Amino acid sequence: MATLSDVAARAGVSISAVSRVLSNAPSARVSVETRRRIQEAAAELGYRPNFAARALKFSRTNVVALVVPDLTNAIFTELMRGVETRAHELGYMVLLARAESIEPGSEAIARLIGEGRVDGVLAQVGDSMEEDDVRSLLDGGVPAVLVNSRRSSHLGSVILDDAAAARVAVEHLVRLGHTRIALVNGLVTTDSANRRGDGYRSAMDAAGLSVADDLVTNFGYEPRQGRDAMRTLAGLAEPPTAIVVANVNAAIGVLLEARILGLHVPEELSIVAVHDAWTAENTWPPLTTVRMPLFELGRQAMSAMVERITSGLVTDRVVNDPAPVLVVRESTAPPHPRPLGS
Amino acid sequence: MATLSDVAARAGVSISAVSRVLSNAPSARVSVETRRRIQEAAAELGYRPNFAARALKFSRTNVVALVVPDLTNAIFTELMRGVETRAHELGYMVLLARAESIEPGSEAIARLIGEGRVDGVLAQVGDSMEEDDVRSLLDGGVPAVLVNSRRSSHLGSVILDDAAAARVAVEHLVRLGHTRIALVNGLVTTDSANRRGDGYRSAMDAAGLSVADDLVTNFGYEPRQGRDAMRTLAGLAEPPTAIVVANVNAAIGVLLEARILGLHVPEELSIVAVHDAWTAENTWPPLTTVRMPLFELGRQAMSAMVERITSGLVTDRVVNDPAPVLVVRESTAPPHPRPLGS
DNA sequence: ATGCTGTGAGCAAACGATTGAGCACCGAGT
DNA sequence: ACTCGGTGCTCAATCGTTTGCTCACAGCAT
Repeated sequence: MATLSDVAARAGVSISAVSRVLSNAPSARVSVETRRRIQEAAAELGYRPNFAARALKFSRTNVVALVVPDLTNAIFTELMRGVETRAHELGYMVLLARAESIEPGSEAIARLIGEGRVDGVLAQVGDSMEEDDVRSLLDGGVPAVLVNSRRSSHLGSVILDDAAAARVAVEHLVRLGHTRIALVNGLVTTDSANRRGDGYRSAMDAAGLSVADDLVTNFGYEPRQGRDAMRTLAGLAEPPTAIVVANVNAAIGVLLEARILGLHVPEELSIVAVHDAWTAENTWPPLTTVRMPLFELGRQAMSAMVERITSGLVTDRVVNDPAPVLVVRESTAPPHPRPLGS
Repeated sequence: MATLSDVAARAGVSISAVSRVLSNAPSARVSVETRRRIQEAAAELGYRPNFAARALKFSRTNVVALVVPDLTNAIFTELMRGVETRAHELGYMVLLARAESIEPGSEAIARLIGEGRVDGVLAQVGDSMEEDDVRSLLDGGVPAVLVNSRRSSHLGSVILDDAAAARVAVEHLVRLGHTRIALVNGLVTTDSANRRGDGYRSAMDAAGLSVADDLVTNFGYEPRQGRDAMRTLAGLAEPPTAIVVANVNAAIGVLLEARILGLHVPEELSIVAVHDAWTAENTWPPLTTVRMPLFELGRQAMSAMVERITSGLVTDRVVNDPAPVLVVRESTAPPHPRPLGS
């Protein structure tokens, strides 16, 4: 790897001249001829500025960490694409960190943040992360922006309009004629679950429908937890005819368990999932979903991060521009005349 | 962030003394008392060596890039877990790079490698990556190890026993009594597809079964391509009664298309997928698969990488230890007496 | 006293890039 | 002739660590 001094030697000038020319420094008073020689030499040698040297000089790496609970989650693809797109535009790189690999005693967090490897942390903290680890992420000395997971104690977040998404889902089911509509939600401790719960309740209210407590479950966002929720709901004295599932992965579990229980979707049970992902069109039946602007969420999160790094501005934003939109597939239908389970 | 000189000032000694003590240098001739003072000061200040400074000094970052075609692929989770586990043991960090984000004109590759951000590249190159970009990855000046995707031109790879996996799948179907067994494979240009094809053919031979050319498709590993394959196979004059799908994602597409065509799985059509993943148990019916040692693949790949970085040893390995094992779920059964489609 | 050895520690150069300050030269103005 | 203001470039310090070398001093033998 060629260094500045290699280029300087080849062009017959000093290191500083090369540095100024190659970085387009406004203070560079260099003749056209010299400039040409330098650029030629740099090109011939394939010069690239050394990352470590710059990082040392500026105390900035132009790298931000993106912490997500679990990479397999199809939902994160869009989020990551958004983050990376914006990062690229702004000259940043993204260091992807799985929350799982961070957990044990936050030693990994210390390495990430304490050694100055990243300029900031974008964190999508899920159910599974230890509170202590979350705190050391947020208080670790570098700017942290929470992605769709606020906490009261921490400023700097970018979230989706989850309430609106839940509302869209409920309204769709109401239009189809459902009245007993359940919500399969995430843990009550998570912010996003609360917001989706609020949206669900407000839409039910608006439709003049009552919400029995047992129509809302809070097992979590994973397939297995979706199955648990489905089993619980099917066991009710008056089971629902339709379900809003707060997450597409949980919905896959709901679908599987419904099938095992012999419930036909959508004839006997309608299902709408919040978030769209490739898995949603490969289930049977293909899932009706509410698509959320995850790409835009990622973009905005990255923008907020860089704004914070460069100007110190801390903001809380709600991404609402491509509004939540219903994607009708085949998991929803008007309610069956005969109550479920009879 | 505290620096060496902060610690030195607090302990009342020179920077070099601190450096030697904190890095346990054998050449450190320092009294017990001074040593204690230094360690105390370091602890009080929460000293962590600066990443950039070390990287500059050693020309080593202790970071390796892991390039995968697509992060959502459930298969990569295990691979990544293996890579990360071993990396952690060896004091390395993993920089995850999606192949998609690398593609455009290899500018991203140049940034990754050319600027000295990583000491090596672990690459799982899929179908979708441009040949030029692959080359600049491999010839970029840092050690590269290919993960389950060899090329003749490049030394240094770690692969799975894909032939054995295909064999296990075929043998299962043969035991059930199937004779018309198809293979839904990846692109013929990929190494892994060839190895799976070989395993399939050798197992068919061993069972005394002939392989009609049209029983093997080569559309690719994604769900959509699995659907294409299923449609093609169903359209044959003599359709298969069982299918080995070379990848679990493609199998999801196969399953979906079979359902759309009205083919009952497993009554009319048996399906076995190579690779196990969480998605496999959430399909309907749950997929019978051949589980491969992906975690171990990741571990070994990382080991090979570090060996290469530190001792320059270039190896080609086959990971075979947890041998491919059949996971029987509900997508396979004995052949239906009535030929499919009649 | 002088020389020698061992111990405990500091000095200073290097890694590669950036940048304020300084130096040499040239034509022009007085 | 002498200064002045540009122009074109170089010097050298700096970021935080590492590490070969040097240095001061004590204890001991001559």
